[in-house]
Amino acid sequence: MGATKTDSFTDKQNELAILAKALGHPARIAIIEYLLKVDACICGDIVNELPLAQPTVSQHLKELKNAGIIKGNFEGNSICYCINEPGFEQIKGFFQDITKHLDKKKNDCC
Amino acid sequence: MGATKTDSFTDKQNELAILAKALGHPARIAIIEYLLKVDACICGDIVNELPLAQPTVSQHLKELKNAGIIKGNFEGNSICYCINEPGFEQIKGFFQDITKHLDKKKNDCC
DNA sequence: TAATCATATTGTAATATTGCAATATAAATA
DNA sequence: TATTTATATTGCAATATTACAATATGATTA
Repeated sequence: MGATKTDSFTDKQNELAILAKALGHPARIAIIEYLLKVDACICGDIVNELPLAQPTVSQHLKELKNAGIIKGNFEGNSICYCINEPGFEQIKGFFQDITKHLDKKKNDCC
Repeated sequence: MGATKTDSFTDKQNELAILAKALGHPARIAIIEYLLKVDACICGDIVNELPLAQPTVSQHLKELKNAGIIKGNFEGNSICYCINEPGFEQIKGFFQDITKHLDKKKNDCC
């Protein structure tokens, strides 16, 4: 035991969990916020923006990329990172569902 | 080492990460989806809905509660669980920011 | 109050994550 | 082609998460 019982859940549930999990670390939130702040693709200076060593940042970027939340392409000497729109569609939909539900129903029964 | 360097990030970043992390497991996604599906507070039958043992479900419910995503109150012999609206405000705002940004700027530079 | 039902806690094994030094790789430039 | 610059990978130690059996707790009912 110890590993998540992925097989016991639906693909959609697992995919949503992977997306949420990828955002479940302050460094990865910081990366997303930075990408939003500079309002552009960022070529190279992400490591300098974070209070972590280069291999650690590289690992976090890899996780965000694997989850489909960001994308990165080689751009000359460095890599150009930005938010990967399609990757957000699902998780966005999940939160919209919840929001819609909460707006519709004032479920203050507990 | 091995622990998340919480001190190196802002409170907001840490809070968002805690919320996302709480959703970063398929069982916890399943719990939220179930609460939405039944469109009401649920008193007692969450354990039966999940393919996990009772202590494991209890642990997942505790994590969702600690993150402020659900709330639960004693209701007679069982506990009444439902989604905790305020807990969603922050994470909803985060996703709205991203959505707004992506709508505004077609950042297809990479 | 004893038995029952619902949920929480504890303890523990298996596995995953985090962080970084050291090192590797790969492109750009001298 | 040697050097520099940017990023990735490897290996490892510290820590966290996941899952569940066993047990505890706490309310309800017999």
